[in-house]
Amino acid sequence: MTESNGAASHRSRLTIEDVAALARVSIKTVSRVINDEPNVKQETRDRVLEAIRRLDYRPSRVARSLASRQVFVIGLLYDNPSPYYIYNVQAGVLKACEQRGYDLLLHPTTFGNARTPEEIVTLHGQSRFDGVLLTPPLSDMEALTAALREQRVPFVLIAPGVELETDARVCTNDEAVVAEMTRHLVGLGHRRIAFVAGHPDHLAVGKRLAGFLSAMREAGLPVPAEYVAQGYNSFESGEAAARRLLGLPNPPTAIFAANDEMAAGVIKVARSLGIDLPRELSVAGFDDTPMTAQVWPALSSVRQPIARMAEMAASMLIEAAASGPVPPTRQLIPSEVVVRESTAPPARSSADH
Amino acid sequence: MTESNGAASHRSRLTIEDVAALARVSIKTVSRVINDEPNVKQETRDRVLEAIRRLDYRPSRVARSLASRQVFVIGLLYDNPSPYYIYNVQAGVLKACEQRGYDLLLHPTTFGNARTPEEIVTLHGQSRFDGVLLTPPLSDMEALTAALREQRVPFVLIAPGVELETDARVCTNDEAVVAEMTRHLVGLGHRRIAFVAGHPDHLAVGKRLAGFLSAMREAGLPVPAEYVAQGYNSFESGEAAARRLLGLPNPPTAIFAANDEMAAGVIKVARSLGIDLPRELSVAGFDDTPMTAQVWPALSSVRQPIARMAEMAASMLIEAAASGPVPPTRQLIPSEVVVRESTAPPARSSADH
DNA sequence: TTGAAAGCGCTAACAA
DNA sequence: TTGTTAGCGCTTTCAA
Repeated sequence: MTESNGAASHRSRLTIEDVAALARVSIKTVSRVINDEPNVKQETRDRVLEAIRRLDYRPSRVARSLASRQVFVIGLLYDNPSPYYIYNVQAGVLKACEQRGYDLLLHPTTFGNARTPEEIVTLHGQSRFDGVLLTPPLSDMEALTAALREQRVPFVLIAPGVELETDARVCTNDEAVVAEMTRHLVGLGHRRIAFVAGHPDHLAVGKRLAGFLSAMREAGLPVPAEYVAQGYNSFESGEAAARRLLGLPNPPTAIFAANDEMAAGVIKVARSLGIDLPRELSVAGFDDTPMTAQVWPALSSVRQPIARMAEMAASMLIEAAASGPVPPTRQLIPSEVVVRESTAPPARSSADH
Repeated sequence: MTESNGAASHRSRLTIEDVAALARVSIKTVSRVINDEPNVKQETRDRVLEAIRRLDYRPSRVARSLASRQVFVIGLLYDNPSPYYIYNVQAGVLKACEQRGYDLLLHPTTFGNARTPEEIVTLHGQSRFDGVLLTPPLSDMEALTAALREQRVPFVLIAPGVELETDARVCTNDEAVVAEMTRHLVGLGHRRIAFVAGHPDHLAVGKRLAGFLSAMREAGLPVPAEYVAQGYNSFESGEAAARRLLGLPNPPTAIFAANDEMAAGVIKVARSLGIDLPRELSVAGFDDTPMTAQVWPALSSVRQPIARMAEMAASMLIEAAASGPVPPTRQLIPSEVVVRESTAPPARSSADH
């Protein structure tokens, strides 16, 4: 003969009231315990905890969200780059979420899609997430960031190509580290160094070209126009670029590609042309994907702290989203050059040109 | 001078009441329109729709969930396999979710982790998802499936190694398609064919070995014990297996690896040993990852409909989760052999042994 | 075809 | 330190 309605015996959900009854306190006290609020006598707290344990009670997230006007979910917006990149971003975000009991909502989309801003604003309007993380190249989609600012949707940008002082963002030292890799090649004795640029929509990748050019200028080395090949981030575009570069009358002795996929394409083409790697051609990539170990010679690359950047961004968002817009701070997490076997001194005959 | 309280002007959330007021109907009628329920006069419906549009109203998912006892989220449990695999599973699940307004909750975990069942049951108890999808090898983690069955958490298994008639599941024809690839190799003239097995925790990958052995038996070809190398799904384990197999006094003329990563490792080692591919050695993989196009010679493989399987599983879960446990049906989505350049007739000298 | 009332299971604001 | 009362914004039930 319990005092609650008959439905209780029907396995209807266990609620905070059941816990309160068993612990002989009010539901507010149970709420205090659940949320680790102060001002609960230790003895009372223990009694409540014991009741929770005995009943195997799990507070409803949905009810909590409705009452608190927080959904404890952050959105992740991405445009289909490599599975490896997404995987690492997700891992970082999940790490930040896990610690705080947040969930992650995925939203793949397309860079150019004009409806994306509306979609995201709608998801937020429906209370499907508290704030959103934008990964490249979406972190540079102005129509989107403008809509988010206007509709007051909290957001943090990951590795934007263009930084605004008004936005919260997590960056890396792209330009500087590309310059460092370039100096590494120059230091090995290379003089004719070509670059395979990334997808033009991807502003952050554009910065990589800038870093390369400035380092070459500093080294006093010319970069003829035909030494900069436009790639599109894919393996195949790397192959195409390599065919062009290696077919030049005066081919480069080193090729630096703006990502590992394209660098792997370069390696494949070079080998198919019978070029002896790394003696006759050095190749460098960017991203430090597992691929670096799977090609021969093992690819020198730049290690980007993708997961850590994503974790940082998610933490910023979670901290802020509860209390309003995200403060427009800039966090920097540096990348580093990783030298492997694919970069070596040039063979005599081509180097002393 | 509106009739609502002053908070409305303070940008407090727009609610169903605002819509009802503007459309001059009750909130129940608005609810009917939102949920596409019948029994609303067309004229009334239009009036409500217009009010929704004018106000730019977006119903709160959280409130809807609390009232309807459905959260419109499905969970995806996975154990860190390849980014490529996960990416495709997610893509399939998202496709199914999108159409029905569901969201996806990610939950990476570890196969052996004894706390996983408790974690999942807790997430469900907190109403963080309606049901969950298990990917290999977790679809074969008995402690987990047992807990889900007992706690009545709706679930669907993707590609389990062992199938129970009691569970809802989406499978592919692993054994049959492996047998087909094996017959392809036999048909090319290979007699000495070795197999690199997958990770032992991964029961579904174990079935691949069975398919290979049965096809070899049918072809009347022996498979000496040393022709079956244990791999662990990684590129490096493929390299190790290849070193063993190719170092045998009587090495195979074809190596079939249980996934593409390992097959790529085999190719790398073979080339480093100066073996002429595919003339002196045929190699086949499984999964048809992008890697197949990035190695030379391009890798023959088995295309698994990962995304479609995941989409199917998610659809089953969504259809059922509203009304109870998922009916224990079995769905089959077949895989197919994809022949590329890495499989070719064996060179004379080794074939006629 | 439409609506009124009663929750869903919590937290917030305030009182004791 | 603890409790009471009102919601949060919807759906459900039942009545009209």
